[in-house]
Parts: sequence; structure tokens; C-alpha cells
Amino acid sequence: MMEPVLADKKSKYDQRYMAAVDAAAAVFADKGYHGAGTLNIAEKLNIKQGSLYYYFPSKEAALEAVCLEGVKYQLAYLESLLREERPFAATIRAILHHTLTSLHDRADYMIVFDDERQCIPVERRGRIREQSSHYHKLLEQIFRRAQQRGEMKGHLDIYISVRAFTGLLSSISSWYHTQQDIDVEAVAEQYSEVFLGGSCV
Amino acid sequence: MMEPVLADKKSKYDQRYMAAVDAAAAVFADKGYHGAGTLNIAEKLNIKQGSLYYYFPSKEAALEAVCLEGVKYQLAYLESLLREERPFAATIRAILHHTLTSLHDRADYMIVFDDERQCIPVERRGRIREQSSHYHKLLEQIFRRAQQRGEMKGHLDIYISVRAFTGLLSSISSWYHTQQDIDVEAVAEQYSEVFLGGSCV
DNA sequence: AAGGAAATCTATAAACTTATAGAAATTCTA
DNA sequence: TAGAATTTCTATAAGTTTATAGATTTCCTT
Repeated sequence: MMEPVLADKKSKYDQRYMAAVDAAAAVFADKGYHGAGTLNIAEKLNIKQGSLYYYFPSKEAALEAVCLEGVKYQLAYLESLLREERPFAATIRAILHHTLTSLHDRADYMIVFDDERQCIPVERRGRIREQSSHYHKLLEQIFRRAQQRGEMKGHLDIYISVRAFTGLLSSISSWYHTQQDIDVEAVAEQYSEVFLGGSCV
Repeated sequence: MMEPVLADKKSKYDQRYMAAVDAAAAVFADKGYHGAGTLNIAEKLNIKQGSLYYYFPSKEAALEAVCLEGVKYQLAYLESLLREERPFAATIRAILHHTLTSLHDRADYMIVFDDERQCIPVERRGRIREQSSHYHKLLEQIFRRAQQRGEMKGHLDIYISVRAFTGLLSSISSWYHTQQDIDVEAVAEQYSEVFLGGSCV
């Protein structure tokens, strides 16, 4: 079999595999890992339940695939942002904006990563834990640098601040899908303002 | 049968029922609604699986009971706080402090309410939705009053601000059980400072 | 201590779910 | 278009879980 040299490199299998990951993401996001059945995923793909096992060796493997795929994109963005060395406020705004955009474009992956990754048994959580602690470490770097440059209050604990910030991020996701007609720019701006400048007069 | 007049008013049944709700809370918090079985709850109570149905007509009813019990306490506190009419900053600090304390003292209920209430099918979510939208409304009242008094930036959208604040609250819960040796006072103070005064210099 | 009420137990049906094996259909390539 | 590789299907085993019915035990009152 000859690969088309200049066409996109994804094989038919890879494309279909990604469709399977997408379907799993949608179903897990909708019903939760335990609430979802392999039947639901298969139906979304228009194949029979048993056929799904051509793509995943187990339901768990499907969840892991969704989580890994989901975090990859966020991690890549954060890394690019860190390299840019923009001012702290601009960086915070950019992350908020990117998160909101992702919640729109990649809602299923975000939800599954946030809510279902702990369904993977501890002994197989290695790769995902690796990735999410990496995400956390990148945020810590950003905050630490901001403190060194005097852009962020020096006495705030880095770890707690990062947690507070990721709390803001995840709060967006929790109401995003109930409130469809969201103005991404306005919300990102308001969240930025609260986090950067506080709510008090 | 004579009720003891001055003793505590809980009947034997009520006490045991609350023990069942506690057990359900612990198991649901640990494994999630779908991941948990009625067997697990029964084991925690030291009874057989079938006996559990003496207290709950269904697994779903157990979840609903846990959620309702969980939110009741938070709602009562918020209402008392609203009546006190303390300054905005003090109110925010008090809520954060109370939430952190609850996460310690009533961790299971908090976790189940946060993470599992959506497992109740839509047609039976009425009572819980009622309670949590009440919680939200109380926060909105607090914020609106702060704006009217000039204690909070007037141009911030109330709804978005409340969301941002509850985001902070829930971020606390997400790392609380991984980080046992938490200093409640210090964390509450830092979160308050970020929310009230921002992170920028 | 007897009798009734409360609480728990035993046993099981009914349904659902994951995962597997081998057959069948489809698609690709030469 | 024939044969090979890929993809999907059928059928089912094996295990799990919820919920019920009726028996049994424990507890309380008199």
C-alpha cells in the first residue's frame, strides 16, 4: 500500500480512530464515564457495540485516549505562551480567552478531562497525571516570573494563587454549557479584571 | 411508645436513617454515583445489600437525600450572613472561611453535591435545583448590595462575578482532599485577597 | 415473658454491560 | 477483477447490579 506523499498524512484508520475518540469524548462528557456504555459510543459512530473493540481494547482505554488528547492542546498553548514572555496581565487574559474558546470548540474534551479523569484507576493514571502536573508547573512558572518582575504581588503564595486561578478557569466550564449565548470577550475580560484587580473598589 | 420528653428528639429510626445518608455520602464521594454500588453503602453500614432498601426506595433516592442534606447547611449559613449585613470584604472572607471549614467537616457532602448531583435525572432534579439556585440568588443579593453601597466595583456584572466567586469556592474543594495539611486561615485569607484586591501590584 | 413493631436477612429475578470469537462484508491494491 | 487486508457484524458468555418478596431476628412496651 502506497501512502499519498503530499496529501494529509492521516491514514484512513487514524481518521476513523479519531472519530472514535471524539465519539467517546461526547458520550463521556454527556453521561460520565460510569454512566456511559460502550453501546452509546458505538451508536454515535454508527457501528455495533462489539465493533468498538476494534479501536479500543477496553472502555478504560477509550477514556484515557480522550483525556490525553484533551490535555495535549491546552499544554501546547501554555508552552507557547510561556515562550512569548508577555506581561503578566496579558498572559492571564490570554489564558482565560483561550480556555473560553476551548470550552466552545472542544467542550467534550474539556469536560471529560475535568470531571472523568479520576475514573481511570490509580495504577494507570501515570501518563495523565504527568501531563496535568506539567500544566500546573507551567502556570507556576508564569506566576513566579511575574513576581520576580514585580508584576504580581510578591507575598501571594504561588501554589495557592495557581489553584485560585484554575478555580476560575474551571468555574467557566461549569456554567458554559448551561449558558449558550455567552459573549466570550466580555466574560474573559471580567474574569481577568477580577483576578488581576479584584472586585473591591 | 413514650417519647422521652427532654432527650434529643431524634427517633432511633431517624438516627439510623441519617447514618445511612452519611454512608451513602461517603461512598458516593469516594467512587462517584455510577461507580458506587448499593453493596458498598450497605457494607459501610454493616448491613446486607438488600437491607438498604428499608431506608431508601432506590439508589437515586439516596443520592438525592445526600445532596439535599448537603446544601441545607450551606444555605442556612448564607442566609444568616445576609441578615448580619456585614461589610462586603468581611462577608466574602466569612464565606470562604466557612466553605473551607465545611470541606473539612463535611467533605463527603460537599463533594457529592459538587460532582454527583447531575446524576439525578432531569425530571427529578427539581428540589435540588431549587436549593442551589437559591444559594446563587443569595450570593447575587450580597454582591448587589455591595455595589449599591459602593463597596464593590460598580461595573462588574453581578452574574459573572458570582460565577467567578463560586469558581474560587469549588477550586478549594478540588485540591482540599489531596493536600491534607492545609492551613485554613492562610488559604481563606489568600483567596479573599485575590478575589477582593486582585493579584496585580 | 409475651406480643407486636421495627430492622435486618436470604435468595433471587431481571436487566444490563463488558468483552470475545469467529463470520461476513467492505475496501484496497496489484 | 481476484485476492488480501481492513473493517464491521452477529451472537453470546460471564459478570455485575438493582430491586423485591417473604422469612427471620431484634427490640421495645406492657
